[in-house]
Amino acid sequence: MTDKSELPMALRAAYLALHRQSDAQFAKHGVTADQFVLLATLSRGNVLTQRELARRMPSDPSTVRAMLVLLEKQGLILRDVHPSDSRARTVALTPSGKRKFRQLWNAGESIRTIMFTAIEPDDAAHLVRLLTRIAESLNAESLYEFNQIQSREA
Amino acid sequence: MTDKSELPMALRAAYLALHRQSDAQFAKHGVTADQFVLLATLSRGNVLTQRELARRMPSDPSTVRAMLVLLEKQGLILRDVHPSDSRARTVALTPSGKRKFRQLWNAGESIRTIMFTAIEPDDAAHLVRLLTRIAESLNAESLYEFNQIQSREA
DNA sequence: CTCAATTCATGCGTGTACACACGATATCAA
DNA sequence: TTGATATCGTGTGTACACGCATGAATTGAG
Repeated sequence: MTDKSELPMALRAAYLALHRQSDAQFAKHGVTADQFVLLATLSRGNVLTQRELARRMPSDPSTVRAMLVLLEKQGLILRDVHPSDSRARTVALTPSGKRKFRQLWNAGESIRTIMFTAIEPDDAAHLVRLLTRIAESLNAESLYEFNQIQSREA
Repeated sequence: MTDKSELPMALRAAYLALHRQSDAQFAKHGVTADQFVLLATLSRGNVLTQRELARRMPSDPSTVRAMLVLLEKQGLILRDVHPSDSRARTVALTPSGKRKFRQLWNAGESIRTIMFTAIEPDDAAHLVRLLTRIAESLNAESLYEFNQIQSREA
């Protein structure tokens, strides 16, 4: 039987390793690992509100805003007023941002390859499924009700 | 065939979800998710140098130092001079730190349970193995040589 | 139409992640 | 023993993660 805290720790270790390597790899191109995630999300979404962009990353809206300010300075993204909702702002890649993203995608290939070759081919899809399920369960509801149930049982 | 970027993204999403929920859960006890990791590592190691503590977490030594300063203010850990190496400092839990860690361990039970019930029992050990293998591969060597090989093949 | 509730972006504060440079000590070689 | 090299902790700087508060705009109920 494995220690019950191994899974959280292994998840943490794997993510931090990925993040470190990604940062090192993308630094040559002047962006960070998380900026790559943002650009990739934008690349799929075309034009999004800041809120929707944050939801898809997923990251906190205030975090995303700070990143957008930096990326806007580098000319990689552009923010505009929303056509129908004047509270919101739309975000999109500039042509320069699209070019940059293509470069970054290639630069990240080695990392994706390392991850895939570290496991059996069949395990990749399985792993994604498990991780997704865990993320959904953790996000599902706040732990409030869960704690209630546990304390009732105790 | 699944998109090759799904695995990194799923890993990121799962970790961030875990981190968010842990922070929320531990905040009631006045500590953060990462401080919990540090305390847990210390709890297993008894007395460690800052360097060794960082290696085991795993985290950057300068990050660990900042965390230790905060934890020392709260009286949860104590730093001393190393008996034989005057460059190093030893770190250990105070009695108060040990008590706090036991509380935190219980507070974190609901999160560990959520993660485990989200997947099949057999999958847990498998998942840990895959994550560990990925982390090791990413940490193994810098991507330098890997990039050389790839560019030679291109 | 009006007013309350919700949603959007912004801004601030704290903690973590890492790189990098620095000084002090340790270690090993000549 | 002296001198080059490596290691430990410290301190600084940038970026991310998030919570929370604020103000403006939208939405929905009456």
